[in-house]
Amino acid sequence: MRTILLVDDDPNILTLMSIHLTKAGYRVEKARDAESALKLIPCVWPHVVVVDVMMPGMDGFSLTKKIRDDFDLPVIMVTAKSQLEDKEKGFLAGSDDYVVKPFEPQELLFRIGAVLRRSAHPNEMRKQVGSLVIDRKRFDISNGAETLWLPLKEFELLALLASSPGTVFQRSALMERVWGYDYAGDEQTLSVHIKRLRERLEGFVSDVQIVTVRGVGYKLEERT
Amino acid sequence: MRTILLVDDDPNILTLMSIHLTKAGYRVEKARDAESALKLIPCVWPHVVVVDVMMPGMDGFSLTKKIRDDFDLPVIMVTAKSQLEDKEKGFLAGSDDYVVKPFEPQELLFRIGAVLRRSAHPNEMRKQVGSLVIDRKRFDISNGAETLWLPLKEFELLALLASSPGTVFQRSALMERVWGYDYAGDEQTLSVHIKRLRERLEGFVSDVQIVTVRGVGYKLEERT
DNA sequence: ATTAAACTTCATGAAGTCATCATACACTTT
DNA sequence: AAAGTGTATGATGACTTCATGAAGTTTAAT
Repeated sequence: MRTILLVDDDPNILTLMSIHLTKAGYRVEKARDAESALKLIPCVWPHVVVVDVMMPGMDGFSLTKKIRDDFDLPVIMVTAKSQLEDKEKGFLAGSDDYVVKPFEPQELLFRIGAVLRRSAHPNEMRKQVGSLVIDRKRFDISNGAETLWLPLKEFELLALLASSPGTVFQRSALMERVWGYDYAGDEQTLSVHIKRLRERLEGFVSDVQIVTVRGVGYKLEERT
Repeated sequence: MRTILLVDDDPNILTLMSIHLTKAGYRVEKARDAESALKLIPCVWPHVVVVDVMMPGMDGFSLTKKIRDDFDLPVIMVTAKSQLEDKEKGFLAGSDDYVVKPFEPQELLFRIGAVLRRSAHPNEMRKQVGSLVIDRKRFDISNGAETLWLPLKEFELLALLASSPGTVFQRSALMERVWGYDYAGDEQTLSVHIKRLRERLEGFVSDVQIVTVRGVGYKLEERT
C-alpha cells in the first residue's frame, strides 16, 4: 500500500483530498504546515508528498526543496498560483508535477499514479540486503542477531547504497545526495566516511560489502 | 546531451517547439506521425518522447502505449483535448505528463526537466550484443556465466561501440566521446585502449569482437 | 564549561590507470 | 619489391584516484 502525505493549511481541502485518495486505495497522512510535514516524513516515509504552495510559515517552494534535498521523495505541488514564474520556481525547487487549482480530484489521482510509476523509492522504511537490514524508522541496522546504530552520514550513505544493491553510485552522486548538491567541501570526505562505514560493517555482517569502482564510485554488493 | 523526440503532424508546431528545445540545450528529433516515430526510436533512443494526441493514423494514446510497452521510455502528451476522460486515457496509456494546449513553451521545458530527473533511462543502462551484456548501472559486463569489471576508459569505449553494433565509429569520434572533444593527446592512445579491451574480451566472449576498419575506425561485430 | 562524538580537513602512501614512446607488423600504393 | 601509411604491441613513467592515519573543528550532551 502506498502512502501519500498531504500538506495544506486549509483543513477542508485536506479532508476533501484525503477522502478521494483513501477511496483510491492510498494511505493518507496530513500536515497543516511545512514544519510538521518535515517532522512527519521520517516517521511515515510517504511515497509521494502533495504540497500546497501558499502556507503560513515556510512556503511550498521551500518545503519542496527541503524534501528533495533531505529525503529525495517525489513532490507534487498544488496551488492557485498559475503564473509561469511560479511554475518555474516550483520545478526548480525539484517538484515532479505542478497542478493548478481548481482541479478535478481525479486528475490529481492520475498524476500521483504517474509519479509513483516513475519513481524509485530510495527511502523505503526497511530494506534488506543479504543479512543486513536497514531500518530508517528506527535509524539503525541489524544483522538478525544484534542491532547497531550508525552516525548520521554513515547511515545515509549506507541507506542510499542499499537502495539499489549492485548499482554503482558515482562519487559525485553520493556527495550530492548525502551532503547536498551545493556542498563544496573536500572530495576526500566521502572516502573517509566510506572507510568508517566499512570498518563498522566488517564486524557486523559478513555477506555484504562496499566495493570501490575506481574512477566511478562505490556499490553495495552481496557476497556469494 | 539529452535527446527529445517530438511527434506532431503540424510542422509549424514541430518547428516552434524544436527551436525552444534546441535553445535549451537538447538534441531534437522530429516525427510527423506515429509510424515514423516508432521507426525512429530505436535509431535515436530519445530520453523523452513528446507526443501530440491528434494525429492522422495511429493516435497519441496508442502511440504512447506502444512506446511504454516496447521501449519503456518516458512520454509527455501534448494536446488541445482538456477533458478529464482524455487525461485519464493519457495517463492510463502510460503517459508521464499531460500538457494542455495552448501552453507556454517554457512550461514544457520545466516538465521535460522534471521527467528527466525522475527517469531511470532503461535503454541506456543495459545493452546486449550477442552473448555480451554491458550493464552501465553495475558498471560491468557479463557473458551469461560470469561478470567482468573493466577500467573506466575501456568500459566507456566498449559501451559506445556496443551502442550501435556493426556501425563503424571513426577514431576521431571515439576519442571525442570518450576523452572529450577538447582532448589533445596522442592518436595512439586509442589504439592502446582498444588493444587492452580486445585482450579482455578475448577470453570472455567468443561471439563478439572489435573489428578494425583501416583508415576509418572500429566497430563491434557479432560473429555468426 | 567540559567532554565526547561526529564530522571535516590535511598529509601521506599505495595501487592502479592511463598516456606516451619506440618498435614491430599489416596493408596499399607505386 | 620498396616505400608509405595506418594500426598493433610492449614497456615504462607520470599521473589519478583512493585508502588511511591523524589532527583539527564543529556539534551536542552532560
